[in-house]
Amino acid sequence: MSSIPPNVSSDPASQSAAVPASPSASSPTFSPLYQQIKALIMQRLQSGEWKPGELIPSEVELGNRFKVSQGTVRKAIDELAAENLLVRRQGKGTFVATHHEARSQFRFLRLMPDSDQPQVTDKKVIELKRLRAPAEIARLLGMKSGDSVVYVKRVMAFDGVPTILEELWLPGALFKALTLERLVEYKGPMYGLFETEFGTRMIRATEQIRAASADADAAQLLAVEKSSPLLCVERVSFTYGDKPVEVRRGLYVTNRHHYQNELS
Amino acid sequence: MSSIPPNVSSDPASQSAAVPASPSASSPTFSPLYQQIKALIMQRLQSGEWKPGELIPSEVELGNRFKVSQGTVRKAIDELAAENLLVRRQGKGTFVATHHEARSQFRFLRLMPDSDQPQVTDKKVIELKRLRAPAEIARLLGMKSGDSVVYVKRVMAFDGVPTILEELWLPGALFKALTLERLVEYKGPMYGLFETEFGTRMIRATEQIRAASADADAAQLLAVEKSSPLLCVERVSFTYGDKPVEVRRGLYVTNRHHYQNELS
DNA sequence: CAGTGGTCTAGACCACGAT
DNA sequence: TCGTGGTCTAGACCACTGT
Repeated sequence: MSSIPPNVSSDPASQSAAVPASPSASSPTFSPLYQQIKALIMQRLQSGEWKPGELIPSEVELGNRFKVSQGTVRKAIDELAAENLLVRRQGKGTFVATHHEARSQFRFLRLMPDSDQPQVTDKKVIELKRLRAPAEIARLLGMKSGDSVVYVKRVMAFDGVPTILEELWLPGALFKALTLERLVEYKGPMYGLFETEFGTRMIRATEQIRAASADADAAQLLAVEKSSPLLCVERVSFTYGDKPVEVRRGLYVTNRHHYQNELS
Repeated sequence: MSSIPPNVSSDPASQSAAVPASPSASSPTFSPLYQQIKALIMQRLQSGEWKPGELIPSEVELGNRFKVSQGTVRKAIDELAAENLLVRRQGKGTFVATHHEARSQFRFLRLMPDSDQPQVTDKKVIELKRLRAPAEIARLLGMKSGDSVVYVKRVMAFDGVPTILEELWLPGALFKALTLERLVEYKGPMYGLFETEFGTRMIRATEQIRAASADADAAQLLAVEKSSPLLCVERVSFTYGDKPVEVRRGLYVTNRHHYQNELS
């Protein structure tokens, strides 16, 4: 433990000594101390040494371990908290973020009811199977075309009204043990399941939104007229190291709901 | 100048003295020093004392003015920079953010070409007129139904292809001097015009996105088939103090473009 | 009460940009 | 060379949470 990074000096007199430690190479191999600490913490998260929901060591403890001041650790944790990888709780400590909280649900489901009321959501899995990745999916997941992927198709209903038709593609290697049974019986957010059962934590996603017309299949599953306008949301989710681990294509009925977005 | 806020003490021995300075009231009128400084800076921005694009006083200077340490000013500015109200430039100073930059354009126009290439954009104003605010618009703008608003309708084309049909509603009182001529001749982002000519700076917006079908008018102006699926984006923009100052309804053609969003 | 994160200070040096 | 923001430290006290 207490592995001191090569780039970090324990000489208190010169904090800059931590950086010019390798002045040999021509390239500007420079990084502030707190960024190095941040990277070290992120390593612990990625390796699973500190698991979602767990308490991590205190700031002073980490400062001692890494041989830096508490303020430097603080700045590293500040950024990780801003990125939703850690959660600070005054008086208690700093915890690894988890998808098992109502708080984080709305971060990855932006469809809101027009008249905001709590809703009963109902999820129905239509299909789960293994298949060879189509070229487009393989490209988005950083895999080779034809590699094994898990395919899921499901419908979500709010207050009994079918509203979202979703297709998912997951890397087969990571989700070997995912079965329809396991997915159906699981209560709670899917990313929570991925996190605890498959050690894969989503931390970021990009979405591309378009307008589309319902085809026969979508119209039937969503109980709308054929050619009805639908919101088409294509998402790629990433885990640590910007590694893509999910492609998701959703069709949203936006008669009584809307996709909510904040520009700031 | 150098107006010391009532809540800020200049006693260096007790930073907490800044808060219990008013222990009279029962309510917990508490706020960290840096938040008070942040509020003071925001006042200067809102009042126009520091205008968009301008250099604000240095951190040490502000520290002296407000009788706090540089670190406290720094934390206040950190937050304001994170909210895109200020922009820091190492070696130069801290500047008031402005919409007259390519950087800030993409923040408020999320429609991207599917194959990312620089595009020639062309804006055509269809209509500009004054009218009495419809109930819904008045509600969103925090006005009374029937109050005067400026209405703008325009089409934006990318590489010659009409892609966005937009309607805007602006408070009449704020935009008295806005004419069709002025709007047409103006080159650059509309929010830049609002900022320099009308002293109204947009700092935040919320959007509600739905799928819609093109009606006859939209189909004609966007050169698509009637009933084509379109992205319908309803935006409310806010200035300082969370005051709404614009309602915008856009219809986007998403055949060769998509609405790009980051979930983090 | 002890331990945690949250705030504040004072002083140091670095990297950058303009002069 | 100077002034700016950027980093780092060390130490202090506060507010919150558990025991």
